[in-house]
Amino acid sequence: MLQVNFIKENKQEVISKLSVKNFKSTEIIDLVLDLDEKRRTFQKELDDVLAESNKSAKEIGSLYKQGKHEEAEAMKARAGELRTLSKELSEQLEAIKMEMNDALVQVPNLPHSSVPKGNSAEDNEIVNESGLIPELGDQALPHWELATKYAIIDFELGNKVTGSGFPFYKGKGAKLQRALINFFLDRALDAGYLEIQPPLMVNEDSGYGTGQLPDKDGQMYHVGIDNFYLIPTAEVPVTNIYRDVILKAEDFPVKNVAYSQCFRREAGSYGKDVRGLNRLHQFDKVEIVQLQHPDKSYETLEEMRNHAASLIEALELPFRTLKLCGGDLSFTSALTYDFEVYSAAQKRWLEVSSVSNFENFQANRMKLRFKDTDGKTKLAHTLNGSALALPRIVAALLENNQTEKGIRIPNALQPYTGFEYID
RNA sequence: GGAGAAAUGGCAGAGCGGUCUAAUGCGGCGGUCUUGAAAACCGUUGAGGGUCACACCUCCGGGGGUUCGAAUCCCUCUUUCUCCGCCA
Repeated sequence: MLQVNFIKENKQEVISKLSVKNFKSTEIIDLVLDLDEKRRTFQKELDDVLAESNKSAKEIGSLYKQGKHEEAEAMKARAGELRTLSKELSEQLEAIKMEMNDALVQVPNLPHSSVPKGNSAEDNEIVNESGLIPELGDQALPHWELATKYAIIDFELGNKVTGSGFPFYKGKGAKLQRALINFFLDRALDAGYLEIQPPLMVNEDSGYGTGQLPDKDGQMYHVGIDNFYLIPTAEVPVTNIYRDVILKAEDFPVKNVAYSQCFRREAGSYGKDVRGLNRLHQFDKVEIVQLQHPDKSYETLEEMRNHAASLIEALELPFRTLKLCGGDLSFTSALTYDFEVYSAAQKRWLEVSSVSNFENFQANRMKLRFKDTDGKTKLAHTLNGSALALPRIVAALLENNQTEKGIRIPNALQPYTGFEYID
């Protein structure tokens, strides 16, 4: 969430930047500022009462010690009143704070100044397009048919055992999954990331920390009996490692990579978007997370962008890079690059990675801070990106690399699969 | 799942109703001394709110209660340790 003081000092800038995200903020910003003013008034009043209360308690103590019991007794009445008063005030203060927080968490992050205006995915800016789109001819099969033809992914079986969006991977299909995961992890280790294997369930605090709650409550699987959430991405447990942590300036950059399965309810999705591997409820992803000094986070964003791009290149897939427009930018992000690979039989672009700088938006909610070289405690910047999400990479690999001999495995991946063709 | 013990500042650890604005040690930072370093000595050492700056307020695992006054007493939750049970 945004910092109240920042909003207070930069009100017009905040409102106009939020309008790039098509978020009409005037009303809620006024509400936040008004509640903050109220908060300060009540805080002051409460502090004064507590100060007097502390003082009289001390006096009563010393009167008792001097044996002046009657005087002490006489003071108790007033002290009791102060106690009642302070209780009332602190209840009101809590209510105001909560109201302010409820308002504040509804305000999205400010977009970076380079974010293009726009309303939907149509308006995203294509910043790069590379790789050759293969000519497949008329007999080309979409990946869900290839999956059946080579018996490597079984969607029907998933439907039977769990439900739609939970496929089984079998034989070379399962091995391909493992190969991709290891390939992505190894590349991240080469780039200096520390590997983390996180829990797949998190508590409520962690959901709030990275902003999935309360914004995307219905998108996560909730384990009611223990009040845990299945993670929609490894970003959640990994970033929350640093919740309530104060780092040293020299700790930057913190670079973590985690492979995890991801669980998403994807309520409201339908049609061709969910066909085959295009959208699953459970999928595999390797996620990179960095914590960085505010002065360097945009350099780091470019570094992470290049890392993701290098993986797609190594897999020899045609892809394009998009800079998301204001309307398509997520709630928490200041700047996001999406990567889309071209899936040649479906003849469509599929998003396989999203690399974002959240600046201090997540850090503020999580109280993720660092002690700067000037001795002051400041909020860190958080960034993350997929590197990469598997299912759509697999979809594109299957479709683009189909040949008469089978599915050709890209050279870089062969040491990991141990085979050159799925046949 | 059952029984018992515990949770204090970066770490260790005292405090068990008012003098806690939390002892002491270690670590960190600054200084004296030294060619430099070590040792020794002196000083300093958390977070948040508030203020122009002070004052002041909050925080001893979380929440609630008793009391004029709680790190200290009571309730509750969480976590850790020991023992028992179950178990990959």
